[in-house]
Amino acid sequence: MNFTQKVLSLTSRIPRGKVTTYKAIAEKLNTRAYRAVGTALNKNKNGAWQQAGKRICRRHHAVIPCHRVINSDGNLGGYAHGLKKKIHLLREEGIEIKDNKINLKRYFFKL
DNA sequence: TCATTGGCTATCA
DNA sequence: CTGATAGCCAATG
Repeated sequence: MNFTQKVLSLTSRIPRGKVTTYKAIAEKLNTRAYRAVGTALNKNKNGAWQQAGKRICRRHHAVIPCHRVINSDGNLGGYAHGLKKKIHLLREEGIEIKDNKINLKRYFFKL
């Protein structure tokens, strides 16, 4: 299992309504490659999500919920499909977003 | 294989 | 708040 796969694996475990950070994932993998975590998630847009099949996509069930991964300071960070999409998805899960920021104390999911 | 570049970052000045 | 820098991986040449 390479680095990217580990990242995606951990990300897929984040439950609905919770979020985690790039840093947390990196630490879980015993490394400081937070940037590489973002790179890994970005690749996912051309990988698991699309290859998982159109059915799954139509049902609004992303295989790898990369929208639940944010910056360690509460900022949203980025999103391959557009930041607005990320905001929308998170709000659908009941996560409040004010000024493009999330209350980590409240929604953080410890891996 | 090596060098370079860029990314959904973190941290410090 | 804005750099600058540290830092790791993957894509590219």
